[in-house]
Amino acid sequence: MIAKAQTQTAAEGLPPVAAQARRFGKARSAQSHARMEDYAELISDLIAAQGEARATDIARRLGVSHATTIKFLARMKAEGLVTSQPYRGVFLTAAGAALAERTRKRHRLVVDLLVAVGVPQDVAEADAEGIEHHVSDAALAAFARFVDAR
Amino acid sequence: MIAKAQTQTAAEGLPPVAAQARRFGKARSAQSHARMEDYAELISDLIAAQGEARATDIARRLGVSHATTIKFLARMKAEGLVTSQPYRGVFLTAAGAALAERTRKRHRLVVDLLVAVGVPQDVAEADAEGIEHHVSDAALAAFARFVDAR
DNA sequence: TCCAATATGTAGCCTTGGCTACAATTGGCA
DNA sequence: TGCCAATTGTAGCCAAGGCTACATATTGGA
Ligand SMILES: [Mn+2]
Ligand SMILES: [Mn+2]
Ligand SMILES: [Mn+2]
Ligand SMILES: [Mn+2]
Repeated sequence: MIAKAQTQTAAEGLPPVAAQARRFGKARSAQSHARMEDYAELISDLIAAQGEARATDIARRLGVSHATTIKFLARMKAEGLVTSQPYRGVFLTAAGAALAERTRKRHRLVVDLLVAVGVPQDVAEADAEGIEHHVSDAALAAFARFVDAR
Repeated sequence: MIAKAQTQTAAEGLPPVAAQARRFGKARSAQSHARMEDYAELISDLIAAQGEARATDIARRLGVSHATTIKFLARMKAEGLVTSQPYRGVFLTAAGAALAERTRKRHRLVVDLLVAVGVPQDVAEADAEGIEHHVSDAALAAFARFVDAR
């Protein structure tokens, strides 16, 4: 064992260390963006559907407590994605709206791809909520080609 | 506004609150299992490829510090997924090996599906590392059908 | 044989994202 | 018009999963 031995025995079907570490790291960081993306998308959906996005509605739809939502909204505000006057609902900034739009498009395309390969609609909707945050632009482009060309 | 108004204006293309909350919750909990799955799979891969899985190797391949890995391994030990003698590497229990096997199969199938719909191999490998944890059994079954039938 | 490099383990810190409990503010309607 | 129910906000707790720094143990080789 020890470094030298490792280098000798390595590569037995395993990917190179650096490449594998990069992959795992990317998956971890995707996760950290996931919440931001879900909030942006949901806020945008709520405004479109009901004219406003209030903290309690967001919390209810995410299935978390309103305290959790309010704290998270403060972070989004700090990052310039949303604005809000107290007791007046939440609004997306240009950056927030752009994030929402990208996220919504990706969400839809992921659902479409899943359905296209035979996943039942409701399962696709459920799984997409997690999968979407890990689909790269390159994969997304392939999804679009596949869904269109059929 | 207030509850009544919400109920009235709701459902404008939005999914029912309970269903949406369930989806988001599922995505959150999938994330919390992700690390456990990755560790189990990686430990199994390392043992297969090099005869042993040592904490530092695991850490290197995950791209985290060895302290993080050692702490996580303690949790896996507590949950009965691995055993270890100090300085002797990590071993999977029957439960751990079963988790590794399930996870590996799913990982492979996700990569195969991605490639089958036109995602480049290396992109597929990278994205699968995150996607895999959010693919339900029902979706997996569809993936298998799709990949086979071509 | 024994020591230096490597691996393992421990301590203490941080951020994220959950939660409950309590406080303060609004605004619909009795 | 004023009250009360809903919403919003605050405080303080927790666990997970990162990190660095330091301490201890092992072991291949000189
Ligand atoms: Mn999502
Ligand atoms: Mn989504
Ligand atoms: Mn993974
Ligand atoms: Mn994997």
